[in-house]
Amino acid sequence: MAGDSGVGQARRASDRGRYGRLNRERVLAAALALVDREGLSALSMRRLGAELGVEAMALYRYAPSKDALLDGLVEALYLELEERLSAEAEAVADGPSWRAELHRIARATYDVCLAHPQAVPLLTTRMLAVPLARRPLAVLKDHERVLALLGEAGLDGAGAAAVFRAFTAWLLGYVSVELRPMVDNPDEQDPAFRLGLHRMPPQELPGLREAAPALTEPGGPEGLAVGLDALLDRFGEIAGK
Amino acid sequence: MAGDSGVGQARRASDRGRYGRLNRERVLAAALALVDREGLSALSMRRLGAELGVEAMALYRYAPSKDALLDGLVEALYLELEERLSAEAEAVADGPSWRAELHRIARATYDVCLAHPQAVPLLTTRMLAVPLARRPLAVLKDHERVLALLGEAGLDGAGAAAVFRAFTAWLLGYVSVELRPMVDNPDEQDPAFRLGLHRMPPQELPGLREAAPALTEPGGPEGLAVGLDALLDRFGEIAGK
DNA sequence: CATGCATGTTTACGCTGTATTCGGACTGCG
DNA sequence: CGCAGTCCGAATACAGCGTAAACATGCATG
Repeated sequence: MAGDSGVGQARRASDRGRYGRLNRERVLAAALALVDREGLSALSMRRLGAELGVEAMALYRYAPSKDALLDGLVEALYLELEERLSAEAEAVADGPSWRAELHRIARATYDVCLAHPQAVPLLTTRMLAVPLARRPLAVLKDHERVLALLGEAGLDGAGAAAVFRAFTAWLLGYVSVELRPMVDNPDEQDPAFRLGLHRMPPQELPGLREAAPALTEPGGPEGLAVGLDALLDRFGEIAGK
Repeated sequence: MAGDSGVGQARRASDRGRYGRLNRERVLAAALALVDREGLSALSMRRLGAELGVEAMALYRYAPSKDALLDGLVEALYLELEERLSAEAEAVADGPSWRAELHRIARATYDVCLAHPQAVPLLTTRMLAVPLARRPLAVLKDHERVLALLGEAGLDGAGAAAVFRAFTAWLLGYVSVELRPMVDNPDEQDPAFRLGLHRMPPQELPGLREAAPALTEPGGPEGLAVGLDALLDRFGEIAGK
């Protein structure tokens, strides 16, 4: 149709922004990519604008404030979680047990966080800072999913709430401690120097210095699963499952 | 000694800063007080300076950067923890069991966080972001204390590390989810409106809407203790206690 | 073709962290 | 008593931040 230079319709005011118009999804994706690449502190409106070939103020059409944009990042993480969860097989006969499902959710959350370690702090700062009802829809859907599973497990009311809190606390705590670098100087050969043990007062912290190498080993998804089972068992029996 | 207006020695260039000279402890105390009163986002160098009757740049004599000052806040929290721990009786015969001690530490940490809820995010962001060896001394001493108790429990190496990680993850996760406001509009009478349930899409989130009131009930220190026991039992037996 | 709306730009303001430079008071020594 | 050195805080300055407001432009529709 159109003349010669204008290609179709969706790409016209081209080479202003790369690949034409902005939209919320592209903004959030670019923001997440930037955070993944350079860390949370590299994310500024101007910088993100530049990344998208656009002025900073243009972003305000897609997020009313920077805080809202950070909440959008949380939402993006949970959308990715949802995607991973529904991408798997899942349809085993009439569905797996509630317990297996909770493990699947925990594991998928772990994987998402592993893919975006720099964004993990947003979960404990932004997500938990927002009152329940104001959390992004994708987050609420995740909560709903977990609660439904607890219902399947025969829990309701205060019991379900207690297990839900334990589930969330363990999951967020685990990824928070797991997915951060413990190493001081990764390029160093000597393990002690790599950990930066020479910075620690020697006689005051003997146990810590000894344990440091083991402490920096990650617990991996197995550790997450073990703790989750322990908590589900205990809180479940208290709630009178 | 001195004449009449100069009182002793430590207070001279008075009514510049209130009560004379600055020092690191006063700076950190004022910073923590400000955060407690108005939240983390209210903490800026200029503002903190004003709080102390001083220009912003004066603070750089006591913390090399704002990030370092935030790390100082983490240190202040752990110093307060240490204080609380040693303030208690503790000297019961030849000391309580390692398990009771871990509970005491967890509970005291909970209490400190309860006293400074606005500062809690610093634990998951700043503290965990720093490589082990670079954490404030007070934090490392806490780690040392926990590790020593795990040693008493007969754990070492990988086993102790696994339990240590579980302890930390649970503790930090628990206080993170517990000590944040879930309520949307605290002044509202109607519970549903106070929670802001009207913001949630009705048919998509039936379970969540139903569970919301229970979810906003805090788990309290009891919930912390229950989960801690569950984790200690499970990880302990895996580590071959 | 004219009109209205959506999108992105421009400009501007107050605030942030902090590098640098300076003055003035306290300390210890002769 | 006087002087030197040291430490502390003030002053100034700069780049970058989030964002309010007014404006330009191009698209789809009447």
